[in-house]
Amino acid sequence: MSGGETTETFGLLLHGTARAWRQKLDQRLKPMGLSQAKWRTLMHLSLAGDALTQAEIAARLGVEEPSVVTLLHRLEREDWITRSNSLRDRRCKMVLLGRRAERVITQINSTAETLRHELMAGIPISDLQTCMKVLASIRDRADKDDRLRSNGEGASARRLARHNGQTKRGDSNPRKGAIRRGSK
Amino acid sequence: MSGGETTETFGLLLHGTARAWRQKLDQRLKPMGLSQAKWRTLMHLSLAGDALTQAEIAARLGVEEPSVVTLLHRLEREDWITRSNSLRDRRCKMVLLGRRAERVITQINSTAETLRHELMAGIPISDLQTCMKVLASIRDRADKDDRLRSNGEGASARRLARHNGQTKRGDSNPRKGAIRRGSK
DNA sequence: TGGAATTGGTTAGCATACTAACTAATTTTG
DNA sequence: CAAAATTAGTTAGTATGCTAACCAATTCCA
Repeated sequence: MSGGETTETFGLLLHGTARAWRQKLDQRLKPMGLSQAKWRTLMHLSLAGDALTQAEIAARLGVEEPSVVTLLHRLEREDWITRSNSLRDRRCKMVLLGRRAERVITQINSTAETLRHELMAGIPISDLQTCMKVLASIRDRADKDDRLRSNGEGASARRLARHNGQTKRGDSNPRKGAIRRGSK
Repeated sequence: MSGGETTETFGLLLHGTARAWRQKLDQRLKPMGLSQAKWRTLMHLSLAGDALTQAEIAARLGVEEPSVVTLLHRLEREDWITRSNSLRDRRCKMVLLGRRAERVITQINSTAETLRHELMAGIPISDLQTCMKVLASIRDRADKDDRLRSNGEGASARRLARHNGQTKRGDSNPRKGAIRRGSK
């Protein structure tokens, strides 16, 4: 009502842009048998240069663990990755790139980079930097947990709340922590 | 390799921001029984102030028609909307807001607007405008069809390709057109 | 005007991601 | 050390979105 036109369509624009980008990349990766979700997983494995646990992958992708489970199932079924039990911690499964992935990972990265350049060509660097700064600050704010504001307690409040409950998680604060990234 | 840090994580940032925003809004709308996809549909119906066809809704939401079908099914099942056959064009179904929706639509909009303000508070207007300009230009570029570059033919090439085929669509260029928005 | 093309809607099948709830293993703590 | 809590992974069920393939109604045009 009072804000103005600037704020009116920001969310729409943000989501539309993200979707358009994702679809374009998917479309170009499809001939190689990959989608963006799959490519991003392989990319992070490649960047790590080492086997990762599923939880680590979830954290790097910024998604929840159950999403990673099915994603890795698909990747394994199609022979992009291998999963094996860790020797040190029997809870963990170590994920590593299969031969097939290693062979095409550079191609894939260059496809993504080409698209990046195409989409951002001609846009002044300083505008891009401003844009990234804005996005990062919005993301960090949206990532924050609402409950950690509005009372000065913070984490301790949560710890107390847990004390009267059962072992189950499920009121409204389960298994967070996968989705944190750069924000410290 | 040659670009620089600026382009390195733009895609990641873009998607992460969009996801964080969506999740935060979903979390706040949930107590009212709505998700963002549902809310956006109701919002567009409300903005239109009139019944819309499913194709119109798809266009406004920027999604494909089959996605709208199930979305509207869910909305109808939960009594947010009503669908009825058009009298003028028997192919069409007219969609309009149900009582339940009309009652809470303002609340919903204000929740979304509150979040918008929270997420963008303190960011200079000029930075926001720059950001939106950048996003819009990226989106428009990503929205463009690859095949319409690289030869001067454009749509006519498509029309010819169609001529030798059957009535079916399905090689790789089916039913586009729902997903266009402001870009003329 | 009558067949061809287009348009609106649907179904089927899949991909991606979520939350809730669970098991198994490890770490913390009283 | 043993109970309690945490962590890694999983399954079940749902939401959202996509493409391919279709039907029915309408519009185009030769």
